[in-house]
Amino acid sequence: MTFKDQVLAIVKKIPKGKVLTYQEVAKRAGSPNASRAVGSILKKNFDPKIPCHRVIRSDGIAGEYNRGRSNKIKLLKKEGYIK
DNA sequence: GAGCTGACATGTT
DNA sequence: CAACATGCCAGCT
Repeated sequence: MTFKDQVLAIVKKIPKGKVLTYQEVAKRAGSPNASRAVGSILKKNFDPKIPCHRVIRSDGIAGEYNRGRSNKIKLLKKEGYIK
């Protein structure tokens, strides 16, 4: 099980109505400061089980889901996860 | 095996 | 307060 798999597993396990920051995911994966690695991994492992839009930055802003933020981010905003 | 790239974070200017 | 520059870690070529 590599860091990559850990990250993927963690993101996949994000329950509904919950979001994690890149730092949180990286932290759980075993590297608290591997925020960049987390994004890079999600990018290459684009699984439908991986809700990238549920993984946000420390700022509370969603990252770039699929090289361009999806409208789903807008839903997250409505949910109250993003400012 | 080494180097480059990247969907970020934090600090400083 | 906003923008720029540097550093971090892992993956890919």
